Amino acid sequence: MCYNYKNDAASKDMKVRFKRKMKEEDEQNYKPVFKANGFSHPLMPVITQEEPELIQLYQWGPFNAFAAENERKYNTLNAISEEIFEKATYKKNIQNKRCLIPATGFYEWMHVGKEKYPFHIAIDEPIFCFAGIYNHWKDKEGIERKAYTILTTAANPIMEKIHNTKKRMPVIMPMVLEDNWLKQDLAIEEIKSLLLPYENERTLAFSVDKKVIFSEDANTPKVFERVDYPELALLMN
DNA sequence: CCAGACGTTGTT
DNA sequence: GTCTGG
DNA sequence: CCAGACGTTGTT
DNA sequence: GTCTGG
Repeated sequence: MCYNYKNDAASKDMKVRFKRKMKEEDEQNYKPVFKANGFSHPLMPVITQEEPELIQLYQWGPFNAFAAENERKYNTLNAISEEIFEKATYKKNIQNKRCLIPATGFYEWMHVGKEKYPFHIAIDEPIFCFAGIYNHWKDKEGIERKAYTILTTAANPIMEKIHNTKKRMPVIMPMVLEDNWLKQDLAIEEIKSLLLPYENERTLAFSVDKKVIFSEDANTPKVFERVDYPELALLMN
């Protein structure tokens, strides 16, 4: 779940929305993206617990050295929020390396028979955040890497219909709880209470064009244009 | 201890 | 009721 | 998470 | 490299 998302917000709009600054270098390197694919490890904006006054670029990629060397086998693009406190890879980070991951939408596929239909999902805020955790580690060359992973949870009813094979969804932090998520030294139960499926009535989804999203360069505004499939009409009621 | 795991839900 | 192995 | 376990070293 | 299940 959640290997493709959108953050097409301009840096100035993110700065206003989150009341935070960006380092000049990050602002220059930042590009709005209509479809970021986790498997190509893009640099994307995040807000970390350790430097909450900044919007910084982190890599959606291997979470540590071991994951980097075993990428085919170990995928750390998402982490199961229900198990985050028990997993060796994440348990130390969930306490004080949480982050917000700004987004304007994400993509998921509905499976119907042998066909797959892509959907764009957003919420009732134009810019929102996934809940994530991050890690700083050194690669073989001794270069510091800054990685993040998106936390997932059970699907809400709309997402159960769309992501009907796995019934999972990314944890979307309600706007009023964003600052809570970044608070230092939260108790485990307080952290768990923030890791919930997003409110169904505030989840907005529609199908998009198969051809565009499967094309060589899906990073175009057309990728999130609504396209209805008559054969899905009954399923979407 | 110590061998074996370490990750999630795609294949566009 | 609470812990933990799967 | 959540179904299933939850105990230690006698013999009376 | 580090954690943990058996």
